[in-house]
Amino acid sequence: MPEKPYNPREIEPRWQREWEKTDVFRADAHPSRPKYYVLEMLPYPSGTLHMGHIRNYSIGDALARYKWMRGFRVLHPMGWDSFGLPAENAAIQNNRDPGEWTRSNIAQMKQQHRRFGFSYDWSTEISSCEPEYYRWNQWFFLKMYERGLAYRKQAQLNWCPRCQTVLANEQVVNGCCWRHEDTAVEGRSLEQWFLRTTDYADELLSDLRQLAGGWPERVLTMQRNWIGKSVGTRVDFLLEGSEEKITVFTTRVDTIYGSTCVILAPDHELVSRFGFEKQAEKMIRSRASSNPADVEKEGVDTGRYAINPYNNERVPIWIGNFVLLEYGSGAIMAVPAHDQRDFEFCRKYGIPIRPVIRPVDGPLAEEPTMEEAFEGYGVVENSPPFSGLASEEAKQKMNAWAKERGFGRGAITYRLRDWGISRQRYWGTPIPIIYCQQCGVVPVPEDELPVLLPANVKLTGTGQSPLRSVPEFVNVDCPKCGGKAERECDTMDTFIDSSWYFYRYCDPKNNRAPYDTAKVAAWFPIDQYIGGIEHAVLHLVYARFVTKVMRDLGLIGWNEPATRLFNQGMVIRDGAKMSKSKGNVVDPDSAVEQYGADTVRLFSLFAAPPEKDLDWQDAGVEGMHRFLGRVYRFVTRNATGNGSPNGEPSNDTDRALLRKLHQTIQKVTNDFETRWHFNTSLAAIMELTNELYARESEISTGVVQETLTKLVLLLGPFAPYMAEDLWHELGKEGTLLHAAWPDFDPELAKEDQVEVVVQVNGKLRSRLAVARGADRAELERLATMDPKIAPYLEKKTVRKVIVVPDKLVNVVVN
RNA sequence: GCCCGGGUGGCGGAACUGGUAGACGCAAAGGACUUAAAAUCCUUUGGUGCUAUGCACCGUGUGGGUUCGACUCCCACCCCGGGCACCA
Repeated sequence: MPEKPYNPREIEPRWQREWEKTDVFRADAHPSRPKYYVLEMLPYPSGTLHMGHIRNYSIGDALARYKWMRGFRVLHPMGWDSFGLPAENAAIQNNRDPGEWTRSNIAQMKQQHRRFGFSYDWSTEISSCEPEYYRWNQWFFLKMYERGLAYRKQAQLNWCPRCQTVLANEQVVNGCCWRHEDTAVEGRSLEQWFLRTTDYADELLSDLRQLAGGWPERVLTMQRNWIGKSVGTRVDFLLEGSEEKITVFTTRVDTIYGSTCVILAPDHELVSRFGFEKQAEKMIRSRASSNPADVEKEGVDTGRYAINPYNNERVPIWIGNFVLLEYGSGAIMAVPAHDQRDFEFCRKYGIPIRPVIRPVDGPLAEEPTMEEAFEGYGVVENSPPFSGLASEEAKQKMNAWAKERGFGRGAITYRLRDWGISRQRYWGTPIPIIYCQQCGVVPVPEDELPVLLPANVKLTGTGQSPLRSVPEFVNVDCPKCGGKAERECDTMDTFIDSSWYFYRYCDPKNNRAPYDTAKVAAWFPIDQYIGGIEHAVLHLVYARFVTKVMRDLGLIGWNEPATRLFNQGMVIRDGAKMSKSKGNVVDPDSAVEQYGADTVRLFSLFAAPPEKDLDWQDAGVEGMHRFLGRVYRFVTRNATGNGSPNGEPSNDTDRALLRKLHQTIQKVTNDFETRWHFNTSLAAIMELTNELYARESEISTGVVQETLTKLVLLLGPFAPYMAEDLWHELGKEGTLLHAAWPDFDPELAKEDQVEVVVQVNGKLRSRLAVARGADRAELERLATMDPKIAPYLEKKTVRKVIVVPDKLVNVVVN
């Protein structure tokens, strides 16, 4: 058949229309097959796709298509997040309706996705900014409220001056807002709604173990650090001259006999009672305005004393700027001899330093001369009745001792905080709560859900909850007593939406429940979740938490949402990462315009293994386009179009080509099943193409047809438009997606001639062409007889000959 | 400071279990086709040296070690990226 030029501009829209018409990506198309749920993380709510997304989706789509071809029924859904802040900012800056802005952005992003030909089942499409999604967010919130998992408190919170709203701890990155990397967050005291993530801290931590292997190690580590479990002891020091207690938390109770003072956080309640408010306020201010690690330790002596309950020793009470109220109990015992930080503090203020732990194989350090506090475990000294015990054992006994006498107990502390979900913004799910003058906090009755956002709200971006200014929204009758009441005016963090969207996908139209338990159970858990590392302690913590809560509500029957997680690397150009703040360094739309979606997708998979950062190079994209053109032209000019290949080899060239074909199938299949190093898969496909070009005139027609058919199948997951088009050029019926992935014959893939290298003392000296499977004696004989080897053996003794069949012979001489 | 990654040609990267370092692609050079250009196709391409179509030596951040053999394993160090960090 005549050669055709490769024209993605014609091919891609045509197949896009065809796929939409025939609904090829429907997840329920093959109910008898095993299930596979592949999901890419939702796009950032920025409104447009950047190359990083394209890479994310190209990986997911390649996998989904591969799984289809391996005979799975695949759920590969796509939906839309709330775009809370961008929508509202567009409203403030350009006087647009946030709803209208959001819908037009969704339309635009959907258009981009369709153009790229991703294999989504659009019948599962959801939008978290629609009333029905609000309803189930609110329903879920109320269920948590009923169980005490949602509560309200006044708290010092992180405030982003650019977003004009509070942020959760997870949303603060290096002291700055996660959206505005150059804007420092401020502290602000507000009354807020919280979800009790800390109730699940232990489970969130221990279940990481069951994710090991399926999730990247660094994500597990980050979550482990984030949860920050410390096992230790709470000890009550008595305030001298009163019945009051000061509780301290320590992980090293074995050092308590070396404690020479107690230090309170500046915001500890006793500080103001002792009359040190002014000094404390200064400390808090200076801490808030600079990087905590750089602030010098400062303290104030309160002049009061506490009693160490273990030895009844009287120790001074200080206030220290480095002690945090939120962690542990807001007060510490300082052990300067065995803690670097305490050492620094106590040396500065001349507080005694008293060693009580000695290294197992060394003496107890001498008191004031030591420059470095010994932080290790060792043997406890000067601590009657615990002297002579090893640290670990001492801890156990001292815990028990404290418990017996009622002044302390073993305790666990977490770094994780409860999730603050109130946002002083308009475009989000309203928190379904009413405040009644008589009844107090009253949840909105379930049958009145959803509480919807009022229209025509004047958005000013001043940091006040915009809903507060809408009297029709604020003023309601109390559902309990019918009296005057007001609605909660804050909206929910949009991370709530994304923490359960993967369940809603399984039952997107349900209007009686967030989802049907049986429908969700048919797809879950997510077999493969794919997304960027930036959500390691954000979305991925929230999603795990929400899954556990939903399990406890009886909605689902498992502990973790996703068994496998894959983090793709970032797309970089000239060292600039593509992110929400830097914008698009490479614009996907213009790249598609120029080269077509297949080329862009292929390059995003070829230039680096998917977990590594990818350096975008325009020249490289052109190379990819060249490769696709090469394949396209070769297939069209060699296709007989009769659709029935006869792959019987009739000469050595045929056999060599078939061998290469089977090697390629083996390589690509193996990459899909293990490491996803699609760059090497594509390299193998290129090698096969090069081989075809080199031998075009010598190969028999049947073998060419078979090779081309399988080559096109191999390209299916990577360049789906072109592969589909060639599939039909080869005379095939139906979509390639539903054709079977080609099998390889390991026997055919094996070379029958192998090159065996000959080394002398490990240095490469010669190569032998040998039939595969030659035995050791034969190889040794051939190697030592080799004319290139002979000179190296002259006047030497052969001490040993190492033979690796089909690989090498190493002759050891001296 | 602690915990993860990583360091290979001019560039992106390959080498999967210790067994031919540099696959594949880019860039570059030369050639074919063409009135010409683009496109396409073919060839060469880690470095140095030579008596040069081949051969020798060097070469995977640095220095040691294990081994017949090390990009790969062990020890020490340097550099780059990321995470955590007054967390008691």
